[in-house]
Amino acid sequence: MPEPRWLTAEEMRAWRGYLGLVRLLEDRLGRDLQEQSGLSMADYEVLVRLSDTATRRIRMSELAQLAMVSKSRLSHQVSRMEARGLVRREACPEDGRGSVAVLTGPGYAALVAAAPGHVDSVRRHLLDQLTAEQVCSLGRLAEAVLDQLTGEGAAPCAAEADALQPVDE
Amino acid sequence: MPEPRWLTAEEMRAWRGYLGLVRLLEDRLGRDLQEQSGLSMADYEVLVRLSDTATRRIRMSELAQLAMVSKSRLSHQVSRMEARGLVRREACPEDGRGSVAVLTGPGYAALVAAAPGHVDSVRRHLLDQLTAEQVCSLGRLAEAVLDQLTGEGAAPCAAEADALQPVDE
DNA sequence: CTCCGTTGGTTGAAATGTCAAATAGAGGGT
DNA sequence: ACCCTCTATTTGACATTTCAACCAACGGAG
Repeated sequence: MPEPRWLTAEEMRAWRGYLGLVRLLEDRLGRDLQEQSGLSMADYEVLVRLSDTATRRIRMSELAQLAMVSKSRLSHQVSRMEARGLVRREACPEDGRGSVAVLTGPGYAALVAAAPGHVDSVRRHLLDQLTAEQVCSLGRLAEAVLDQLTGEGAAPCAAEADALQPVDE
Repeated sequence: MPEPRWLTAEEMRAWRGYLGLVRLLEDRLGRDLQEQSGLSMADYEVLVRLSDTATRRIRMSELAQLAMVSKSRLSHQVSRMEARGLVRREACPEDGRGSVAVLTGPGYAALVAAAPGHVDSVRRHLLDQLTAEQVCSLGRLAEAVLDQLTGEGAAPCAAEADALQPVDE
């Protein structure tokens, strides 16, 4: 094999930092959200996506793309949420194969209750730790990587960036 | 509840970007590594840590801290790797309770075989997509967040940054 | 209209990760 | 030595994710 270009000190620092950041942050945010609202990050994301639409319903496959998860994973996820009454499935009128996930009242209520705490958590652990320039830099940097990543053979997921935003109220 | 400070447009962009980046990148890197070498990211990390020491052995609890995973998770992980012959467990001489994970020959060989491809993958998908300044910025930004994150009630994991580096050969 | 190769979605089993015990040795009194 | 508590690690049950079928409906070609 051709001897690869190993990482420089700066690159190493960035890579290790990235890895650490991701693990700790994911853990912390998930934990905060869980104990404050009983929702997982995955639950939250589905609720946000649904609440963001006018009719509060999205086709399963579209939802999977938005959330960047496999169809299978989403299907299981929605089943669990359905069992808890947070969402409901309906048959798709236009396409006999399809089904749409619909946000229920309790689901919306759960999101409204969870949002402030979650935003606060994201702020405390991530955003407020950075300067305005760093926040800006993170945004641009992420977009650069995503552009290329979504271009080539997008894996189980698809295009589009991600979200996780509060209720639009 | 006190109306929280919602995210500004810039913050939102950074946060969404971060989320997307993490999902896609993790997926892509894991997939590359898996098909090139048959190792998961978790496998790779354990191998790297062990290979980084002079004696190629680390106490389980220390390894868990380095890798920032819970002891339970590490225990399961090591068991799986042990079954594949990548590592081996030994009783700890100094402490009757403890056990140490030891890198085996095949384990080392697997790492040596996987490293070039993995570094290349990290480069192609992440580092080479960024300017030198962005790489530098990512490193600093991650450290800023980690400093604070490891300070407060560190969750299942502990202190320290993470790695994932090639064999030191 | 029928055939057939996609597409949308689900399902079940296997792999992985989490959480709460359970086990066992260390260590400090008494 | 004996007891109590704390630490290191494993274990098993359970939740979540992945992977590979599977099923049914779409939609174009013949």
